[in-house]
Amino acid sequence: MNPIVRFAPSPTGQLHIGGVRTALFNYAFAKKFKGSFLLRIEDTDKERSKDEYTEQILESLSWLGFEYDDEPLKQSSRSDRYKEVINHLLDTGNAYRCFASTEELEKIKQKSGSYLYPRIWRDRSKEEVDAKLLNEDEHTIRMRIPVDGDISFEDLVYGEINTKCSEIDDFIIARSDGSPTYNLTVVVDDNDMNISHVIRGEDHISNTPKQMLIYKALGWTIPKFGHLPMILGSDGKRLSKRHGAKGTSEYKDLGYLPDTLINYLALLGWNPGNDDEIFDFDYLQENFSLDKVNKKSAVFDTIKLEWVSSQNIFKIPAAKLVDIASEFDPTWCGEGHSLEYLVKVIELIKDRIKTLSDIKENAFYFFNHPTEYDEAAMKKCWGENTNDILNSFQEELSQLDYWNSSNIDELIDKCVNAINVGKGKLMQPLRIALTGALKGPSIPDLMTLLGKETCLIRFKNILKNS
RNA sequence: GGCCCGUUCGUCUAGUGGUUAGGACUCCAGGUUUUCAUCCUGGCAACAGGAGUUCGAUUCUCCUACGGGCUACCA
Repeated sequence: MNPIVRFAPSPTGQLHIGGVRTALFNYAFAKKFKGSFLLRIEDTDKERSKDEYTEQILESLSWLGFEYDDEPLKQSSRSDRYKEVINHLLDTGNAYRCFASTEELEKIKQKSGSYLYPRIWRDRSKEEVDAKLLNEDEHTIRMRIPVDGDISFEDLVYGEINTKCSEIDDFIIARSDGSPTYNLTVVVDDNDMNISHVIRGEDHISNTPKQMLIYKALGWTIPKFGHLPMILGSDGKRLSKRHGAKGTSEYKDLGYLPDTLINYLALLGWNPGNDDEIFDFDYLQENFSLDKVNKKSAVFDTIKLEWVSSQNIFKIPAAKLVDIASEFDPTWCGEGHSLEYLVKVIELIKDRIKTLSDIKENAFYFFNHPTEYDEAAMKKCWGENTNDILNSFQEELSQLDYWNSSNIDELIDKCVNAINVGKGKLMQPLRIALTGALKGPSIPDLMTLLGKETCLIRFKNILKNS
């Protein structure tokens, strides 16, 4: 049987990193076993849910490359269905109305010290309840949890998990305004969507027995459950805003590729069973398996993310990277340069780049004359005779007929030998003149690409200034 | 407080009843390079603690500690 899984974010914020990982494992699981991946928007919290977040989440998901097999299901459009199920639960005695107020319950709790609902409305007479109802008193609806027995399931990741019914609260399935709560909607939807495997965060482990009780009360088939370890911040606490960027769109803006995020996140709590660390979405989909998922929560490490990013970017052919860079930031290359030139620029800087946002900075001097010269570098490399050295080199250079890397290289050697100084005495100032700083690609390659005219202008500029 | 889950280098992880406990990131040293980056070589660095089972436990069991989750008219 082909599995049907779902990703069910609540639109109370943009898609966060933990959500991406949950979606990712669901997706990979579905693809691996030729199943379906569905989407559900859990917007029963009217206070915090916003349509703009739904839009953002959908956008992020599509940016990452997730395709869902059916229209996303919005919980807000299913009130009637929930009501129907709640009434059924009421009719069958599996749920009951509770007219206790929050304040009243709080008082009891303080007195008794017990965290469980005291079940004060669990066994009231029909007359009493009807009277309240007739009076239109506010009330919630609670599940009638069995007093004895226990409920257990085989978690696809964590193994057997056992819970005593006596530990489970008569939890609320409908609020006083009649709206259903999470534990109810999730069961109804998973059932109606024919979900076969519920793969979600570990924070839902203790919700699972509650939900199973609803399935049982309704006589529905219980799906398989698999819980995923949490992702933590560097301080070991659950990943949150405090730990810096957390939303998917922020990572996009930072210059990470979808594949990078997917690659890194996949490695958080899962491994392919070999030493492969850099792989794409397809690889994950072919090799994913829930039993290689860890039980231990993992710390999100930006440094390693950056490494994965640099590896991924390096893999991309230069011509394609030009497109990607332009889409990320059209201003990275100025205007009016040939595609051929851009490709060569990217080729020269590709291995010095961690994220897409590094490109512009690293490519600056390919499109502009240096606007300033690194002070420390000047101090370090600009000696008494540097102007003379540079002058004589530029004279030779202007005579050079065939402008290519090896000729320039030869000329540099020739020049250095003629005046009998170390190669660095020429190379370093050359680099400062051309780029404004002391790092970057090979000088001959750089000069070849920049062209004779540009190089001569830049030499003139720096000689004028020093 | 109660219940549940977890604990291998700083971080992500592999692994087995007997291993020099392996890899990756970071960091350090060396090589390559005019420089930076890449790359190559090497190095630092871990089985939370205590009992028990066993000829032998990092591996199995229990306890403790620590961390996380749930305990909402949030999801």
